[in-house]
Amino acid sequence: MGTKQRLPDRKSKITVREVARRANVSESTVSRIMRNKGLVAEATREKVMETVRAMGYVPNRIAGSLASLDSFLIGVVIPSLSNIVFPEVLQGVHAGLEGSDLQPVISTTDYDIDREEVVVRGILAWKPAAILLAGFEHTEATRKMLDQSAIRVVEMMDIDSTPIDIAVGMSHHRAGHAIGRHLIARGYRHFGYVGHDWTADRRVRLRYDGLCEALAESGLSIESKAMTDGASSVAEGRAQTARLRAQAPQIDVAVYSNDDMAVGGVFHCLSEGIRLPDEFAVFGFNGLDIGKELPQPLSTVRSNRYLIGKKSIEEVLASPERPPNPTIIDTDFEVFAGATA
Amino acid sequence: MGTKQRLPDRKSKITVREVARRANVSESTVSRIMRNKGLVAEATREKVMETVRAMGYVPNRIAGSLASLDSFLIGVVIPSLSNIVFPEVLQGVHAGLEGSDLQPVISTTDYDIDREEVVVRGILAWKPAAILLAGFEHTEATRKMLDQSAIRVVEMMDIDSTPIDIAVGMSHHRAGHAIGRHLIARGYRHFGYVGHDWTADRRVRLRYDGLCEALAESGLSIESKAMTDGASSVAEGRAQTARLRAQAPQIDVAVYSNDDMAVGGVFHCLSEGIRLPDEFAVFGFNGLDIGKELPQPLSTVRSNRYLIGKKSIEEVLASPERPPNPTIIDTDFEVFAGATA
DNA sequence: CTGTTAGCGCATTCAT
DNA sequence: ATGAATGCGCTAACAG
Repeated sequence: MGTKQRLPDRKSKITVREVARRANVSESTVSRIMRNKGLVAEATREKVMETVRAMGYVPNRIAGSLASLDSFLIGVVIPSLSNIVFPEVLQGVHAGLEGSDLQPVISTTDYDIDREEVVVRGILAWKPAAILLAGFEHTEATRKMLDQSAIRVVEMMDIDSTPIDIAVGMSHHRAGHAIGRHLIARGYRHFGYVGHDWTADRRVRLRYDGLCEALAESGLSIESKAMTDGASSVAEGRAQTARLRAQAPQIDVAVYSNDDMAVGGVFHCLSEGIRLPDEFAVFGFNGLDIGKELPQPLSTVRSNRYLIGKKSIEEVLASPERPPNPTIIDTDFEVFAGATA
Repeated sequence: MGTKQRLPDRKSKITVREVARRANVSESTVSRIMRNKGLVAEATREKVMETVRAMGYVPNRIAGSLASLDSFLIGVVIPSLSNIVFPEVLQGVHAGLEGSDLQPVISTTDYDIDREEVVVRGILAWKPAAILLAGFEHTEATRKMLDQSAIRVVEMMDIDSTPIDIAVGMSHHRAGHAIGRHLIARGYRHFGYVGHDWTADRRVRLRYDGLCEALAESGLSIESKAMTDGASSVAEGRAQTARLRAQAPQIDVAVYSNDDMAVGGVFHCLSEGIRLPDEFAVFGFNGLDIGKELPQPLSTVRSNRYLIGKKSIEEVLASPERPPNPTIIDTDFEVFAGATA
């Protein structure tokens, strides 16, 4: 650390003014240099950058943002961090933001649209460049705020409704339907369903409905259901699978509300020595990594959570102005046959 | 939505000034009301709040923050979002922030301290109230920035070094040692190690070193290792387990770099019909949910990621001033016997 | 290529 | 209990 300059004392916040004084230039010159904007003589730039480094100056974005009236924040509102799919969306968001000098501000709602309202208000107060939410269910007040904000609004995960501005995701209804057709084609006739609470997450219900429709088209139906009131988990998947098999032994395939639940089903079978998929078949949803590595790869539908996050950002960066008509971006899904169904 | 007032047009940003005009009060009165600070007549408050609602006014925090010179942001810098432990830390952070009207700004480093430097600079520019990072490894420039910022700095996960300001986490060295003693006590004598890249994550190495020391104290050692250069995953856990067993059949217990790898080991055994723990034993690290639900619960060490996030926030909220001496908060760990070792 | 002048939207004195 | 004035730190015209 060559030059033994006197360190700035801890409390004195260093501003453009101090830097400008020390470097014998004006504040705007320093500002221009810090933002690589406008013409500056190479000599001045070097001189200023040196004092910037020496003083450890970091421009205050709060002030910068206020002065320039543009934002460097992206609001992200997700239901939860405990369901692995949302961190995956966040990964995509981070990837999309790479190199853009925007920072994500993240909040969670616990699947509660009233909390979402509070959280959205809090985020909009930061005047973000755009806001990303999960799903289409919002309070009236939330809708009003989002609309008035006039910034780009992305509703992620789901494309089965009309978005406020942009929707990025897949059709869960079609996915459910595809699952039904796939399993019928494989010869299954006695369907069970193992699920978790779907009041908080509309997408779970959409998949279920799509599945039922596909079955109905072939004159079939869900013969038995085992559901928990709570959140999805491997433990609940195990427990509900046990219940389903006890209450409806004729079932030859169970469709699960998601992979967590389905992995629980697989574990139950492993523990009880039930042969998959001959004796009982398991079908999940999401395409989580864990499913791929089971002794037998889990049969499931792969959604593209990472892609959803990434595309969402790409879209808002591509056109910062809200167009007159809503945009829908389908990130699609893929039925993965696997070995458990 | 009762009162059919004319909606503000989308573009006109509503500021205190407009609200004040419409409500026939001064800007300061509006400001006071919005912040519930200072005395205001109940009548005025109601009158103003009504126009606030009608106009859909949301105070601009950027401006507020600049004017009051205090921050409402917390910076959080983590290595990645793909390793489930970090979202868990974030959950704790969110929980700790509950009710505090602070917002987290999150960035990831991909385990690269040069990227960390960039990211920290970006976050400090927002003048956050505090910043949370993972680990003790930072570039000199990062250290300098953190020091100069004079805000509270929390180094999370690890407490095996001296922190800049606060460290919240557990001793990974002690954990490794505890694993060794536990397994020796259970009668194991032929140790193997299955691991992943530890250059990027010092904590993996600390556990390994602790383990080796415990073994050495009993005249034992790691007889064989199977390691991948890449990140940890269930798939790599499977693959490396196969390798270990092929190259050193005498091994009776393998310690894994973490639960992801260990679950891979368990899956390998399930597929190959290897009896756990008699024929081969598996010991992980982290205490992930998935491990608990395996047909046989995974033997592991439980760390408290959620608690780490939560305590970190609690600590910085409790004392916003940086004390003269570093603080260390031990969130501890717990050896969980499980059924695979 | 560089400096000067005005705000950005709000919170904080201090008056009244 | 309310209002007027000042400035937070920076950027954006505009001069020169």
